[in-house]
Amino acid sequence: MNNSPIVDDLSSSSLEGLRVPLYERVRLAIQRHLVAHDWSAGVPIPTEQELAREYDVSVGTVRKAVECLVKDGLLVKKQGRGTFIKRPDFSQSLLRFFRYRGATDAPVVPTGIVRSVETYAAIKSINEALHLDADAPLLKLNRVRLVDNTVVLSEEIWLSEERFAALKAIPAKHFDNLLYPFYDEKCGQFVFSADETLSFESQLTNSMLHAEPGELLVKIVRIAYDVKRNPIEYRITYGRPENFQYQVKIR
Amino acid sequence: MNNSPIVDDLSSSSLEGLRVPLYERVRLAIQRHLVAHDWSAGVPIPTEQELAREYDVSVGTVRKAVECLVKDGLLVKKQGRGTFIKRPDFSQSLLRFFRYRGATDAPVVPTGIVRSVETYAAIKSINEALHLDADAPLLKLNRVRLVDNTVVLSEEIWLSEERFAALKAIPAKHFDNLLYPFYDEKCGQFVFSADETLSFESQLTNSMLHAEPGELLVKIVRIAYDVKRNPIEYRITYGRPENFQYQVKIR
DNA sequence: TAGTGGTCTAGACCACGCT
DNA sequence: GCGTGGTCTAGACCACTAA
Repeated sequence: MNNSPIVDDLSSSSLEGLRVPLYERVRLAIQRHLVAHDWSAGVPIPTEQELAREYDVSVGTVRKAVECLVKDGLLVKKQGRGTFIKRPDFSQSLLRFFRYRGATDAPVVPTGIVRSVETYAAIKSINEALHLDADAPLLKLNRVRLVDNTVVLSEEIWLSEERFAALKAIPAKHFDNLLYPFYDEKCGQFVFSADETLSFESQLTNSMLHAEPGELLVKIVRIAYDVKRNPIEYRITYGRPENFQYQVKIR
Repeated sequence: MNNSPIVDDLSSSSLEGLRVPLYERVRLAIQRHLVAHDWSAGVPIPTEQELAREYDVSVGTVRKAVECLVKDGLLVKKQGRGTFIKRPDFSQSLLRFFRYRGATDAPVVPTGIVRSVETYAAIKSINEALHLDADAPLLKLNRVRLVDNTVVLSEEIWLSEERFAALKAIPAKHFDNLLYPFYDEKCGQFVFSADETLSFESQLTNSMLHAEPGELLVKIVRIAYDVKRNPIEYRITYGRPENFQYQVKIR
């Protein structure tokens, strides 16, 4: 059972007095519990009846709110069991689109290894992309990704030094293969969606990939967002085009 | 006003007696009107009240059915005006992901020109991808796509000869820039979603792109589906990597 | 068997767009 | 003002899950 008390009323400083649908306010109240980790995974969140009593609204209104959160991927309902928080398995969502054909010719997801973690002064374009103050310091991760023990992707990852301060205390060797669950665990930063733009560059030296100027490299720029649509990660990935594969479902 | 009579009862040959939610049956009934073009664009479909009376269900059930169709992108609701069928503007959906940097460096969508339309005997891999009978004949379109009057993409498009028979009577010159609305108009085939896989190939001669073996080309394989998830188009696109750009929103 | 979410009803009132 | 969809309620019964 989840014992965390529900202490919300539905007022919210910025919503006070505005015409915001009830179910929307309920949705925000529930979402607040989710981002605060009030409820733990594996245990159902309070039932629709309980939430309805708690917030003093009808069950239908709670249902509408919960449906929104299910659509957003934050909750899952299981008939007869309850409603659960969803910690999406990242290996299937964001990384699903990224493939290399390995030795067996079957598409595989490259392993990720962080090589270094460094603090940087603000960089105009990146601070803007991350919606940070113009002088906010940054954290840069260098990361390589391997298939069959060969480096196929080289990544430069930029983060807010403030939000990801916890990473500075962690040796590069101790970073997990998957970064997003790691961000969530260590820094409470939860990647929820991302935009990617794929293109090509040839005027580049990349020691990780053993690439010389003139060689064509795949370049992927990703901006990753949290649930509230704030950008939290800016990532530039370079890859060798051989055996590269990128899959998308449209709509 | 839309005068098309509603003649459905909610029974459906394959659903008879099964446990199918009411709203789902209502959804199918409405969808049948949509695919039959019973209702015209620009005019609201019958109101939720009318549909509820017609199918003898409550308004809430109709709302649930309509919501599903809105989520699927087949209908749009406009508060105070009514609910309308949605002919999505393709220029924003499927093609949004495909860009080239033009002369001005701004991303542009390449213009499409069909060069030829030919009938082919069945080809095992393609017939399988399109879920066609092993001996069903095919239609092949050759199409190029231009930016600043230069060919940047070369496309091979495979269709069911039977479903797209109407295209055979149309000279290549008369094909529209956008193919999907054209399919819908001429053949009643409505592209609703697609899967794409992007990779690279270098052992290829392509006269349209003036490419020699050894040059690296971008290769995109797309399978496009209709509303019912039947594959209706198999497309292989080759492009020159210079200035190529591919954008994706994940989640 | 008890409790969950899933479906469905029959109302009410509100906000918006048109005329 | 009138009709549309938008929100909200307070019930009912069903289907599934777990103890």
